[in-house]
Amino acid sequence: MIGVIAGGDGDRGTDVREQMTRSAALLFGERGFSGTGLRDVIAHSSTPRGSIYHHFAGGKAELAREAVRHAAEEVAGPVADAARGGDPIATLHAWLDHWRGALERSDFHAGSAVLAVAIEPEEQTGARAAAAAAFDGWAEAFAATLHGSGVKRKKAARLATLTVAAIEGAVAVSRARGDTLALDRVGRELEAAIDAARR
Amino acid sequence: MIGVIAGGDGDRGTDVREQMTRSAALLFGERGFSGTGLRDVIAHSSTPRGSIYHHFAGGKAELAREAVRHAAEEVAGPVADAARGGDPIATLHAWLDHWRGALERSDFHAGSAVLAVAIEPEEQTGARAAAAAAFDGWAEAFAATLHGSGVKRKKAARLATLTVAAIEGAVAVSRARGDTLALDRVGRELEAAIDAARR
DNA sequence: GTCTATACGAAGATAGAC
DNA sequence: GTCTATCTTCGTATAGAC
Repeated sequence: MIGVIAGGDGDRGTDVREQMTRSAALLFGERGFSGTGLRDVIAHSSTPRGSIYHHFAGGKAELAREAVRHAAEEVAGPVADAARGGDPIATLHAWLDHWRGALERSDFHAGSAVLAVAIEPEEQTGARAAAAAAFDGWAEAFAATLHGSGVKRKKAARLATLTVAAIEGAVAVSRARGDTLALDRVGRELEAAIDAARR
Repeated sequence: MIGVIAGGDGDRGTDVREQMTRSAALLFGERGFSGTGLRDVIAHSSTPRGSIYHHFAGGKAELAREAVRHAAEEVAGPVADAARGGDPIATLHAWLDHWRGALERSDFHAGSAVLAVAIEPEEQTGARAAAAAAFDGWAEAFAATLHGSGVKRKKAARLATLTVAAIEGAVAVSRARGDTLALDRVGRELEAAIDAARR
């Protein structure tokens, strides 16, 4: 459920902190920020119970910021890979496929940790800025790809913001419905909008 | 904060139940489902503490279903009014204005109760079907308006789903950023997509 | 770094008086 | 219909031993 067991060589920080962050991102996406307890994160990550405040001295808020950054990168990574080809439609599909896969693999339990944190008050999450940065980062990266393929700068910025908002919304709708209809429809219409912007 | 003090003549059910539902919808939107306690709802609605299980025998889950229905209608009402004119662009703007107003009036604390319930597990909310019905209801109503203005049926359905997903997503992004940039950009691009679909 | 124990408040829900 | 009191579980967070 967690995915890869770290293993990489470039990992900074302890494995424990990394595992806690991964689990928190997954669980916040599935159950929401307030709906996820620190006990849940510890149990899911199979990490030592006594050490969570050692690794996250800032408590749940620090964990939330880290989880949002992690979730943001989990989307941005595959999208950036696809964007290297320079084709915004292919990039869009990599993005959609990421979520379609996550939803189907999890029997429609998966969700966006960034969105989950964004809809709860800053006083509780302490991670509003991290959520805003995640949304902005996705949009700016996609806007650059759009611009590189011939879309004017301001149009590209608007279209990229539409894409971020629509995909985040479509994941929630798909989850509520228990099918990928919303994600599929949104993908098709975003594709049409991008095509229209390029001519 | 609550809005109107009921007062209407067509109200079914007690005023107390109605007030509790209103406050729950508002608070779920602001703080999320798990982030909102029954105590919060009672305090915000200034209703009798001892009677919440009298009015909502099904507990928090029943309150969630009712709050989602209420929140859905709160959007659908103004949108339906605007749709009577037959112009999908004007209808879109009524929808956007609803959220822009709610965000600005609340200093960017407002949020969608439907989305908030949709992203938490059915086992906790007991209101997944209500959330899906709300999303579908919005989309079908807007698709009908699009179709009435010359957009082909299937295209209208896709475009309406894009609109629902993008607006719900944009409200969350706007909230995280503390400005209406996302909502404004999304509105402008949806407008362009609708214009393109009509010719 | 990790442990157990625990503080302290709040969660949802129920019982029974009025 | 509404009250108060309470049950039980859980939340985050901390202290101090190891």
